[in-house]
Amino acid sequence: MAKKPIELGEAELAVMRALWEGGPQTVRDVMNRLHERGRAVAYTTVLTFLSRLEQKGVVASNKRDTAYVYRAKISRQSVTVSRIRTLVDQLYDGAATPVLLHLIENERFTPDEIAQLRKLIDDLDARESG
Amino acid sequence: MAKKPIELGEAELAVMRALWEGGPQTVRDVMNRLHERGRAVAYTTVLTFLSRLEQKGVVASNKRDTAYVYRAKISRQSVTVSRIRTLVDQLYDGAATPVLLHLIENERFTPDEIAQLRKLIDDLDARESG
DNA sequence: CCCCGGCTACTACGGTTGTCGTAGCACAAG
DNA sequence: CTTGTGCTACGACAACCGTAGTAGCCGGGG
Repeated sequence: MAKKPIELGEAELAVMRALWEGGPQTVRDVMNRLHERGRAVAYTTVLTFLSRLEQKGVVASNKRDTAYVYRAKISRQSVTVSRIRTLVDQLYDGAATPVLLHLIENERFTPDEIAQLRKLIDDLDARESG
Repeated sequence: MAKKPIELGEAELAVMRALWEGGPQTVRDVMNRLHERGRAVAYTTVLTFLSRLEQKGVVASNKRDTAYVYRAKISRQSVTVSRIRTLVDQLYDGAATPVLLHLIENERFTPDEIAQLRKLIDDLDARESG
């Protein structure tokens, strides 16, 4: 049972982020959050997204008082992993290394992050050879 | 002049891969290549994709004999980098580290690849502190 | 000379994504 | 009771993506 890939568009992702970062919220809350992030969408647009996301099974809602409160049913991690997998599959037939190398070469990292990275590699190495 | 992100769908990407892997080709060549890869698309479908990709400026064509020969104008590397960038931006506001960590934790690497990776980190480190 | 096979051009169409508008319901304020 | 203020439901629409059919051109074989 390979979990089916979670396909979300950019705007849908922005809505998911609002839920991830702010916890369960109403439509209006999400909208405000999007506005704060510079995304000027109408109230009904947000409602549409939340409904569609619920259809897709990635958010859930329950009514509290007058309005529905929506919450994410999937984690940012799972979406990240899914997106990476898709990228790797579509561009390199599943070979992750080229993507990894590009990532390291083209993005900026702080010394701390580099240290963290090195440690992770050591762990990997140990696991591999241990 | 930040280069605009290259947005390609999955099937478009499959066509690009045919060009990357087989060099300049005719529509028929690309179609055969897709068929070999298990993608049963009609001739005209391939033609449509190549035309659209040319519209987008990512492939070019010139007529040789009776048929047009298409070639990729952008590299697989540039697409990779662009996709990574988009992913990182959309999910973590540009912070690459979480994505990197997920990639390392969830994909498989051979000892050779790990060694290569470690070397790259050392380079990074040297560049950073040097 | 006429048809056949391959090639391009044009059109089409359903699904998804991003974006709203409008209508209608329910509750609080006057 | 009437009105306004949210909130939800439903419909709409353009752009883009995946996919393909049809028409029409052109050169080679009979």
